[in-house]
This record gives sequence, C-alpha cells and structure tokens, in this order.
Amino acid sequence: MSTYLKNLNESQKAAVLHKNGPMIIIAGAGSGKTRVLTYRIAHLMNQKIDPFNILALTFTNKAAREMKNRIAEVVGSSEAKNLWMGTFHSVFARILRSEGHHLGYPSNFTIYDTQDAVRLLSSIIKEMQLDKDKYKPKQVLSRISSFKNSLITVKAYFNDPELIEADKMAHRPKMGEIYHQYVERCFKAGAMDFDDLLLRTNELLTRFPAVLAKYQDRFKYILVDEYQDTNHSQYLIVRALADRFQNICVVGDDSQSIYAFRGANIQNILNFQRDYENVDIFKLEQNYRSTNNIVQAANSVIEKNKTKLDKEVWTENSAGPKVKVMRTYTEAEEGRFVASSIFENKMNLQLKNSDFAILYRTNAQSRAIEDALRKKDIKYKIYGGLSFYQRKEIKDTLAYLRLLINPKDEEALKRVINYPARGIGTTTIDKLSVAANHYKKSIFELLTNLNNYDININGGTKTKLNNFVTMIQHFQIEAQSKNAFEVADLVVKQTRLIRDLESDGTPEGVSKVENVQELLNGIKDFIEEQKQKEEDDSLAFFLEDVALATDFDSEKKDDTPRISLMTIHLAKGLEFPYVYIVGLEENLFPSAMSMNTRSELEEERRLFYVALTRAEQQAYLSYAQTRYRWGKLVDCEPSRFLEEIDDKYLEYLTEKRQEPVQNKYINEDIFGSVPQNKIRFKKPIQRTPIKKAATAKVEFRPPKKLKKITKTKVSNSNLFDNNITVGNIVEHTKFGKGEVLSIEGTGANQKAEIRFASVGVKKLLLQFAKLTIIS
DNA sequence: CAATGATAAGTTTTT
DNA sequence: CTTATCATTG
Repeated sequence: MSTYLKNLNESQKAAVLHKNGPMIIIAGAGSGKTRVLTYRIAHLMNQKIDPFNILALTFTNKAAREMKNRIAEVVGSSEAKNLWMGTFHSVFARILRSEGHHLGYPSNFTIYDTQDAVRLLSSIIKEMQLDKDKYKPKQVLSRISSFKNSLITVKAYFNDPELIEADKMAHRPKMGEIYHQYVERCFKAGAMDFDDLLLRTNELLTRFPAVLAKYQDRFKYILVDEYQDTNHSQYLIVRALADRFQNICVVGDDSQSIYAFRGANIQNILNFQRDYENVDIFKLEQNYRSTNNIVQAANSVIEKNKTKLDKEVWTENSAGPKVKVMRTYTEAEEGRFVASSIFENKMNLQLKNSDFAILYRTNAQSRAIEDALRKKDIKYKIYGGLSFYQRKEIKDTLAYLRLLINPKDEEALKRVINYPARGIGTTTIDKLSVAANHYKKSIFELLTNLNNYDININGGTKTKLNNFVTMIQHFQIEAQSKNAFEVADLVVKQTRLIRDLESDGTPEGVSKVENVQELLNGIKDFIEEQKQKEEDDSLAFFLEDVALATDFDSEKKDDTPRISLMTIHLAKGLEFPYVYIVGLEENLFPSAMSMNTRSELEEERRLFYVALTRAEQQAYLSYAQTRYRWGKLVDCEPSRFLEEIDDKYLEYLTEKRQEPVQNKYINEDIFGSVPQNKIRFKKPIQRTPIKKAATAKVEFRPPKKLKKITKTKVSNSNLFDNNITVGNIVEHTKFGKGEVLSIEGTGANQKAEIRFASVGVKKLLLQFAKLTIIS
C-alpha cells in the first residue's frame, strides 16, 4: 500500500480510494479535506489515470497552486504539471480562448473587471439619458450578474413577464434595455466580464455538441472543491462535463457556504444526491485543526441554522483554553486590546507573528486595528481591500497593455486616451463614442481612419488623436518582437506615464511611481516563472492572470513574519493558531444588510462559524460599545452570535453585562447645562424581525436603510463635572476598585487622583478613564 | 480643456 | 471620515 494512505483515517481513506461514479465528500471544518483531495488526485494518477484527463476546480488560484505542489511531491512535478487545475474562472477562460471563436469572440478577448463593468454601465445609463439615481450602476451590475448566473440571457429576460414586472415595480423599467446594451457593448469590445466566463462556457457547451463531447471526453475525472459555493452557472457546467463518465467528486461543507451574495447556491450541495444517480457519500467529521472548546463552541452556534446537512464535527484534541470574549468602549480600545493581547501572547508563549490572524466582517474595520498594531510595532499584512491591481496607476498602465493586445477594448481606451493628459477631453470622447455606436465600429477603428467618418472634430484635436493611434500602433509592432516586460517598460516611458507621476512630487506620487515599478518587476518575475514551467509567458496571458488574480496571488517575497489581517470571507480555507475576531456587534456582524431574511441571517451565522473554525489553539472575540461610522460615533450592541455560543465554552474577560457608561451618555440641553437626572441609558436596539426567506428568483431587495442609532456626542464642554467627587469608591476596568482622593482641573482636563487596591495611587484624566461609581 | 474646490454619497462580503 | 462626482473658473 502506498505510503500516503497511512496518513489518513478510515473515512478519509475510503474517499481517496473510491474510484468511479459520482461521490460527495461532506467535509467538516478542519477535517483534512484538502489532504483528501490531494491524495485522491495523486492516487488516481498512481492508478495510471492520465493527468490530462483530470479536472480539479478550486475556489482560489492559491488553493490550486498549493494543491498542485503537494501532488507534485507525491507523483513528481512533470506529471502534476499536466493536471487541469484552477478556479472555474481561470480554467474556462483558457478554454474560451481556444473555443471562443465559435461564439464570435476573439482569442485575445479582454476580461472586464468589476470597475470596467461599472464604468461601461455608467456610460450606457448616461447615453440612454436615464436617471442615475434610479439606475445606480453598481446595483444594475449586480442585477445583471444575477441574471447571468442564473443563465437568464437578454432574450430569456424579455420572454419572462415576471422579471420585467419585477423591474417595473422596482422603478427600473429600462433594465432589460440596459442589459441588452451592456451585453452588446461588451461583445463589440471583445470583452467578457467575470460572469460571462461561466455563462459563455455554458453557451459553448450547449450550442456546440462537438465541443461538449471533446471536453467531456477529456475530463474523465472531475473534482470540485468548495462545492457549497458554486452558483447555478457553475453547477450546469459541471453537470454537462460530467455527464459522460459520471466520475464527479464534489467536496464541500454546507456550513461554510458564505457566497450567496454573489450567486452561490447552497442547494447545489444539498441536492447533489438527487442530481446524480448512485451517489456515494463520504463524511469527514473528525476535526484535526482545533481544540475541543473551539470545535464545540462553533458547533453550538451552527446548530441554530435550520438549513443544513446532517453531520457532527468532533475532535480528539484537548479541550484547550476557553474562547475569550472582550468588551471595549471604543473601536480604538478594541484595537489596543488585540494588539497588546498579541504582544503578550507572543512574549509568554514564544510565538511568531505568523501564528496570528485578525478577522473582521468589513474591510473598513482594519483601520483601527492597524493603528494599534503600528503603535506596538507589530508587523502585519492586510489581505484584500484595495488590491494592488486595483490602484489607479496600475490600472492605467495595464489599460495601455490591454489596448495594444485588444484595440477594441473600449474601457481600456477611455482610460488612457487622455492619460497622461494630451488634450483629448470628454467632449471629444463622447463624440467618438456616439459615432462608434452609430457605425458599429470600435473607437480605435474609427481613429485609425478618422477622415472616413463624419465626426465633428476640429483639426487640432484630430492631430492629437492621430498621434495617440500612431503611438499605440508603434507599441503593437514592438510587442511582436519584445517580451512582456520590455513592452511594458517601453509603454510607461513613451507614454510619459511614469514621468507624469514623478513630476507630482507628493508622497502619494512617489508611492505611485514605486507601484508602477513594482508592476514591471512583477511582469519580469512572471516571465521567468512561466519560462521555468514551460508555460505561456506572453503579455496576453499575463493580463489574464492579473484579471483573475486575487490578493493572495500577488504575495510579495517578504521574510518578515507578519500577522494577517483580512475579512472572514478571505480567511476561508486558512487556519491560524491564534485568531481574533473583532467587531462582534449587531448591524456589523451580523451585517445590517443581512438581517432581513432568515436565509441571509443564516449565511451570516455560517460566516461566524467559518471565522471561529479558523482557530487552532485559541480564539478571541471582541466587540466595542461605540464605533465610528461615517465619521459619526454610534452606539453598538453586542452581536447575537455571542449569546448563541454555549456559555460553557466562553470566558468573559470583561463583565458580561455592560454597565451604563458614566459621563458619555448625558443629554446635553441647548444651554449646555447638564441636569443630573438626564443620564440616558442605552436603549436596546430593536432587532429587525426575521421575515420568511424570499422565494423570488432574482429580485432587487427593497432599499434598506441603516437604522438610525441613538447617537450621543462626547463633547469637551463641562460634561465631565458633577459626577465623580472626592471620597467616591470607583471601579476601573483594568485597575479594579479605588478611592477618589482629589480632583483637579475642569472640563476635559479634569483629573482625579485615585488610590487603587491593586496598583496604588494613580492620576487619571476623567475624560479617558473608564470609571464606574460604586458609592 | 484642465485644474480647483465644493458637495454628495457611501461600507457588507469577491471571482 | 473618505472617495467620487459635479460646478466653476482660468
């Protein structure tokens, strides 16, 4: 028996050895799912299955890369290289490059990212003279996206009275027309958006039986990781491809389905046994990752969900410390708590930065944490957020490269035609855009022969336009003999893009120059890596890589160990010894946007489950009582998820019940005086009642407004007088009980001298000291 | 057409 | 508080 099988438990081994026919592996968090997938593929190859015949679809490129490397360790890299492995988007983008011509797409089609798509929609909405407040480009895009994910083409849309009616009711009667325009314009530009990569693949496989047969035949074994997060479009692709051999293996955990917002359909995993015949079911329920306290705490939360498959995650690991819960007054204090806790743990337990992760619900939360970490000089890395490739200077540089690969790429052209400024303004661009639509040609095509078309542009502008075209064409010619790095280098120099940034002089300008420089280095690295792997190192391929890259893919080689900061969504699939989950507050986590239906709330709960199960040794949960939102201080209630965890797995670092905060919630009347009897206690925020899950297909949600939260202002007036007096016994969150010896100063500067039992006499600024009067 | 300042709008989560 | 878009001026 092969050595790798010895590392598996019985159910893992069974899943690895199972050979033909449909199978589902329901893999609880931390149950060694990746290991099973890896060994299963390696095992297939050891059984003389040609890697060319194996298709493995993963959730991220990083997961694919890592799995490939691990397989290579078992079967050798020359074999592993031939596996078809990657995300749905990257694998089918590649197939569409060679098969797209059936659908009328060039092989060099551009992949529009979200920003490109939003910009295109903005211009369509503007051209149609629609009210952009009713037709918000981002909302329109998400609606179009859900159409595409459900395979509702423009034609299908207009054949469905219900959809048309729904948009009418939502005051967006022109939705269908916008959708139509959008699809046409993308097609004309030789561009596909993210959803097109899946939708067009479906179209390809449906309309061209020969193509379908070819890939059915090629992919004799298909494996899909994170199946719970596939959408309808992906589901259909898998079904079509697996139809011939039925050797389909899906792996997933319904409890970790967290991407419904982008069309993922949890029913795909729940219904797998109905979709295929004679399905063999494997359950991986033993958790190897976390302590028993973490496993049980997580179980106690996910139990509250109604929609789920039957499984019980358990572990033989030791109980470990309880999950610690911390309450703080402000988000800044929350940040300080996390930073000092990490600092202490590092010191006491001899841990590395890489042993820690801080997870949050929204990217915006990272700021307060960062500030605290910087003050403690703890090195960190933020994943996600504004990624490198989304920065303006990078997108501009890439737009030039995109344009010379695919001159029809209108969004790229609009980005760079006047950047750096060369005297071609919006008026000209609008005229060109209108003419391009009229002549059914791309703007670039018009530009190559301006005099053939009737466009009202004056001579001077025409010269400028011609110069631009000549420059791009020059790049195109150079690109035939130069490699991707040399071309990019030429572009940033000749377009004066880099010089424009350099002349800026501000610190931001300097960092932009560095970023562009880094992009060039990235291209260089890319070429070398691809050469080594004997794979495509063309500029076109680099652009595709970039379009589908996630933040994890652009990881810099950096020796300093750093703690990781990321959203919970990004943390899926990762694990860390110490995990801090911050911002456990109602309206933040669960998000205010997700409390309208049971299904949305259940997804938030699964998200919390994912967060908690990232931890191996110890999990910390924290929440703040006040937090800045849009620059305004708002009060927060602790998250319902905290109550949902069985108390016996928790340890509260602060008292569970929050005491009314002295000094902060005092009504300020118009005269600025502060009546003693007007101390306002926090009202519990009323929770949005849970409505029944919507059954509608793809509907716009009614606009939801963030509930107004009772807001009190902390001012620096005389608010701080009157409360604490000499002789009071007070309690401090850190120092415990103490007696007030004296008070000096007024207003914000008021200080009190207090003798604490624990630390002796301290002088504290009342404004900042967290004191509760006891007597 | 470009640069500057004013105002509005926005924070879920991402391939 | 930050970013994107708009309006005004040179």
